[in-house]
Amino acid sequence: MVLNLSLPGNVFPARAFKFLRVSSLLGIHSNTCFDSDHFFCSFNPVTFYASLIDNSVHKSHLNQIHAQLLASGLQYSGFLITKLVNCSLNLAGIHYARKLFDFFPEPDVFLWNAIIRCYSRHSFFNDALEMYSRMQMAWVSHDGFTFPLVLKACSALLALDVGRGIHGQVFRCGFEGDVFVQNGLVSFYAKCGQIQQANVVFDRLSNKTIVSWTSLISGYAQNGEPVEALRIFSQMRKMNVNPDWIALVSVLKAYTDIEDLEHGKSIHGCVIKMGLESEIDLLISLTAMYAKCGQVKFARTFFDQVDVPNLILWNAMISGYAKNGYAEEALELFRQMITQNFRPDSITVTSGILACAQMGSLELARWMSDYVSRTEFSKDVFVNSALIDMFAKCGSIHLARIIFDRALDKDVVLWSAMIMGYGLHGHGKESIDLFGAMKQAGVCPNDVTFVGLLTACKNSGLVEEGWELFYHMRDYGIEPRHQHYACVVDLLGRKGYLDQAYSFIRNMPTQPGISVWGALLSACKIHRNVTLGEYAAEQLFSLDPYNTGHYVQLSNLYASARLWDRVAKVRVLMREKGLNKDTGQSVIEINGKLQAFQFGDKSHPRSSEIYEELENLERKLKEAGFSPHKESVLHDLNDEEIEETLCNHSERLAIAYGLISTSPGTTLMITKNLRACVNCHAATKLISKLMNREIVVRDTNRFHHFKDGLCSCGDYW
DNA sequence: GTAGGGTTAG
Repeated sequence: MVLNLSLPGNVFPARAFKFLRVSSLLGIHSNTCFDSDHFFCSFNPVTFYASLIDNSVHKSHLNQIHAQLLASGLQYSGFLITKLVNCSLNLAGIHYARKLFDFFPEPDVFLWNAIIRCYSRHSFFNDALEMYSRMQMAWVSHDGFTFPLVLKACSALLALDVGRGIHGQVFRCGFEGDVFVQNGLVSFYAKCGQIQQANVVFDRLSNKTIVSWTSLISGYAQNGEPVEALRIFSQMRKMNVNPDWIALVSVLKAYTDIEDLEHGKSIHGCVIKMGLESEIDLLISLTAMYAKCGQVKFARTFFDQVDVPNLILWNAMISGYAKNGYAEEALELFRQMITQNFRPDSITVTSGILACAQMGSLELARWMSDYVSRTEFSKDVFVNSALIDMFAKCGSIHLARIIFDRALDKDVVLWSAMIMGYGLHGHGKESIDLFGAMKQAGVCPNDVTFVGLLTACKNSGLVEEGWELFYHMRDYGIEPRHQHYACVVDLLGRKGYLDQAYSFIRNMPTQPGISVWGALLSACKIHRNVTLGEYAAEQLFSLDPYNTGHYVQLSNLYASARLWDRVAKVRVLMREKGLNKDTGQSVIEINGKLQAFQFGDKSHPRSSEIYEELENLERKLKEAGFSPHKESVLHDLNDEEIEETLCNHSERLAIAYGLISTSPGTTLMITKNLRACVNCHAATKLISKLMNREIVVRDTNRFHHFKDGLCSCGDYW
């Protein structure tokens, strides 16, 4: 402030001094140049302090201003106190605002609104509602500003009943025509999943604004109905309502959810046309959209455009990487964020944990878990569910259980993660027992809980239990989905009940999908049922023509039945479609370092030692009377085909490397990208006994714990 | 002084 102030000793000297002191204290910036005489003659303290508050640069100045108010006897100016309350920005600010409020004798509606807004803005929604009910008890009647604030709190808390009550008040108080209030109602109902009701309010609105439309669109988008959201959007366009940037954000989310890259790109075009491409919030949406649709590298270009990414942008990129299998990139970014001293939130941490789970490294999993235990996230139910899943997928069901037992807040997702974890490791009984405990605890199962249970049953060969659970689903009002049907087919098929599995498929109320036919084909391979297997394969080829796995399965089925000409035909078919078999790969973790091996791999520096150990192993196996299941390989096949049909030697290489790189007795942890084959499975069992080692193998479906010549899967996989 | 958005787990 530039003061042209030659202090006139005769005019309000005390105020003049105060003015000087306060303004210099606060470093006020103002373009106003005061003429001293004029200023002091027309001095209005309320206007003066109001301008002081508005122009206050640092929020800490507010305390000082309040002190001045007290000194000037202005502490009862509702106008000024309301202004102060509105300025509270952080947690300390809220406490301070509340003190100001409590100190004020009879707050008017403006001050009540201010304190409610203050709580609502900082996500203290319960406090916001509490203040609203106290406002009513104080007989202060609400105005048009009160309702949107309170409705926002109800939306955030999903407090449906409270919100309905407020809707009643809105009606009684004649705010039917207030577009702000009505938009608040649309948004409230939509967020609470009451889409019908949101529609009713929306339809009654005489002048719908872009906010009204966006409230409804985002309501559908957030409630898992992206298609409906997009329908409303196109309706809006037909009415010639132009979207603004928030509307585009909602529409991008909808396209992201249905992974419709093409239409997502067209919205990107709109963004560019409207000149909004450097808007940070749209960059976040575009990052998320391209990342979720698999265009991770392109998504990264948006992320890189922002010099200082905010938390949500970090999260969008990290979770985008993690979800698409770019675990290393996700963790790299996570580490980068931490080293830059940027505080992650539970969403970031959850995505990081997901990445660790994909890496399959127990060492890394331990690092992540240690990190979490040092933070407040160790109480977060999302984080704990992810940790349980991570430890289960990294081979330690024991550590998963420790997290589970420690978690105070156990919701259905957390229970399901543990149930699924047991299932993956073939602990079917533990899985079912845990389900009992979950019911005891009063937690209601959902569809995913049953996927976990059925997975557990199929991995442990518990046919009757699985069957019974499948029929119990409906008792909980859960309609079986494809995954459940596929589990049952797997359950029956693996035990050799192929006819029952097939008739089960025929009686399904919905069209059987890829996973169902896949389960049948795989069962046919195990039990060498060529006719049914061919039928299942046909269905698969028409539903999912470019998936290599199905062709390999059929080829393996033919090979197991020694139908070499048909094996060759499948080869031709694959070549025609330009498909290559996925290369088998086994990864072993030694001292926290992951080492990958492929069939016939000689790239490792210790390759000669590894092959020496391999020969040593083969000799010991032979001495122990192990005969490879070679009868199905025989003639006609080249080396590659032998590998594919019978055994993927990468697993054996990883074991050999593990044996020479660790001290006796150390458990070996191996992850494969294909299913365990019969031959390797039998060999690994025996190796565990001969070498006195525990060997844990994670294949694409489950875990095998080999110990003393036996496997935890009981030879069901 | 009021309303709409983007990022997480099984």
